[in-house]
Amino acid sequence: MISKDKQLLEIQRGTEEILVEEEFTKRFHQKKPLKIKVGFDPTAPDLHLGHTIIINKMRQFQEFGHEIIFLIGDFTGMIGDPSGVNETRPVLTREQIDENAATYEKQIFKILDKDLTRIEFNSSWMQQVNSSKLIEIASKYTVARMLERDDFKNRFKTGNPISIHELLYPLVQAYDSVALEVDVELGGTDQKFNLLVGRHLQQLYGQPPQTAITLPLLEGLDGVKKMSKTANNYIALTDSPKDMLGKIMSISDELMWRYFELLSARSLDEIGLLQKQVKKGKNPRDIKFLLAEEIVERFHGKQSSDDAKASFLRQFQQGQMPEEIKSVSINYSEVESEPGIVNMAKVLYLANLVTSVSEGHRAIKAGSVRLEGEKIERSQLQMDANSRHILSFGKHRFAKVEFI
RNA sequence: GGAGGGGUACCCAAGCGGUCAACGGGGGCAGACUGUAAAUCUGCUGGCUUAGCCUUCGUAGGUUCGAAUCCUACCCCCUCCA
Repeated sequence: MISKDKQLLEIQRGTEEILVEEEFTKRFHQKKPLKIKVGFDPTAPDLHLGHTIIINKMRQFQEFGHEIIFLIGDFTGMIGDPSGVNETRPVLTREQIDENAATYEKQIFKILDKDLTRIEFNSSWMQQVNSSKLIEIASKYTVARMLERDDFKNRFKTGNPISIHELLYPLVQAYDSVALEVDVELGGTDQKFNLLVGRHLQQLYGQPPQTAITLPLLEGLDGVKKMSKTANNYIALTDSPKDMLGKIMSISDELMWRYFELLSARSLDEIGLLQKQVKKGKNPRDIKFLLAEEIVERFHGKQSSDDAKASFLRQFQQGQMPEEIKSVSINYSEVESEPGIVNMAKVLYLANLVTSVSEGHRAIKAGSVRLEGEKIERSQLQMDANSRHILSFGKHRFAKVEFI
């Protein structure tokens, strides 16, 4: 086991802020293992790379012998975290939450040690909180302070609605810290306010205030918005090796360095060297491959990573068709418009290459549909029943179509 | 409780009786150029049996040959006053 001081450096690495750092250092040097809480909203059952930043940090604590509490905010999920959102979130049903929470549990143990992880649901104590208790909790914070938050402030200013229950969210989350008597809470930078309310509330309930550690938020594939399922700019841990590699290869060069910094196991020195190589004229794409391969390998293993790269090169550098194309059987009678004539727009739709027949028509007009590699110009084509064809829309979507 | 403003397609936002499937911007998809990068340029962006038809402008009715546009009721949001 490495020394406490070395451990501390590891913990600090990659964090945005530690509030309050001095306090934390003292606490960290005590013998007693720390209780670390991390809350997850059960809204996005697909964990993505953005989540791994925080989960990796949890793992680190775990390795140093501390108690990790993976808190599933099933109760708060019914409120919807207003953080960083400019509109009210939809309220989840009990069934949705249960389903999502179960999926969460399955995924976190790709990174965390199952035996050392304590899982809690905040409904287990929040259900016991009656109205008078809730009002008591609510009395411990003022509206003015609540409205200091940027997201609330903006919504208030611009006239977007803020529901009363949203004001309760930070308080409930803070109360979780009270209920569990935690020493440290981890969260993204957008959680800073909530984490600080936790400190405040713990003090009022006679507990030592938790240390709040914030971690940077990972930008999504677009490089602008934070990675999230709702923005559809994420790389899920469950993505196939090929998708994962492809998604990483499609990020911008600028964003690549951010990903290196936050996701790669490489040292900062090493990353600096790579940057130098690019400045000297090395193709950034090749550096991006290093990143992509490292990440795919982490979640799928070396073999899958190599395969994914090989197939990527075949498809995009040599312009060959992908070797695995999904097959679709289509009833000939369903797409036959006149005897022997097939409506290709409908075929595209049935093959799941486009989301509506109309889109199929548009795609054909725009000239982005190919049949056996040849561009097609019109929707009505003469085609035989019981034949097989390779159809593509754009560079990414392929289907083997069989008429039956 | 009172007065006023507002709800338009994924988002923002025009339109205020026909020429509106609805200007413009963002986002998205596709094409060109590439390194499946960025930037840039181009096209598309409700549905369908696609040179035609059908359904959309908070909800439900009404006026009219004709409504996103006018009227009535209802729902929701915001601002100011109490």
